[in-house]
Amino acid sequence: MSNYDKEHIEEFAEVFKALSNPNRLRIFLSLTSCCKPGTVGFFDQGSAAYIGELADEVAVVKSTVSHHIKELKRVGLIRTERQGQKIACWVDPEMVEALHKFFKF
Amino acid sequence: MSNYDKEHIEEFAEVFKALSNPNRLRIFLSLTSCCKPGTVGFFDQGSAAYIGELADEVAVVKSTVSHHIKELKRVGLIRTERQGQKIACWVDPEMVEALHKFFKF
DNA sequence: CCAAATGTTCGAAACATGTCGAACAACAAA
DNA sequence: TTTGTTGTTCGACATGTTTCGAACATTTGG
Repeated sequence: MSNYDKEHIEEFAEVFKALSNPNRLRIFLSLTSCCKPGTVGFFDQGSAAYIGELADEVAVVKSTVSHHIKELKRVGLIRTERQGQKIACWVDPEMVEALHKFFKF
Repeated sequence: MSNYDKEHIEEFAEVFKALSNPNRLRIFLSLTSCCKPGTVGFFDQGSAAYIGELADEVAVVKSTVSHHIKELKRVGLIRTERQGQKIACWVDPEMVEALHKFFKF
């Protein structure tokens, strides 16, 4: 864990808070499993990359999922893009890498 | 991120919750910087490994630090041991390693 | 334009969290 | 035993979080 990280304690704390809710963590993990790092190939595998599908998967109403997605996006864990009626979601690999480094002793 | 991790979503969520409070994260990082991984050499460097010192460093009263330490310990991020009047605290390197792997794409 | 599908915003209720100070407990030294 | 140091527990208050359902907004297709 570098000194660089220590200058960004507040931001990391917010990222961890985003991952501290089980449903939000499930959503995040769903997105990691359907997205290849560095790509936007989230729709190749027919996985839960859209709000409605995530709602079914996590068993929470879509308004709640929308709220969670907004939070995951706010802290930089995921990115989104409108595709017609739907909103595609994918994990930001740079943030995952930053977290990977954060826990590197 | 492995399937093994997915079976422990609730536990990881609790660990992230423990790190989601800026003061608790500061305490955790203080401990990482004064402890060598896998050792109990926390007192070699005269760092903030005791409750009172952590309280000064983080600028929070000791009762609050005690509360935070209890929580960090509960989720497995740190370990503690009484040494006379004081309570020594150090990071559990296995948990850090688990988190490191968690964010390994 | 109208209807269907999808996602967002809002308000509310239940619940959890962070922090403090005071009182208490454990230990060491004299 | 008494005193000082260190840490814990408790009660309280303010604030924040999670979730839902209803109403609204956006886009596509007919």
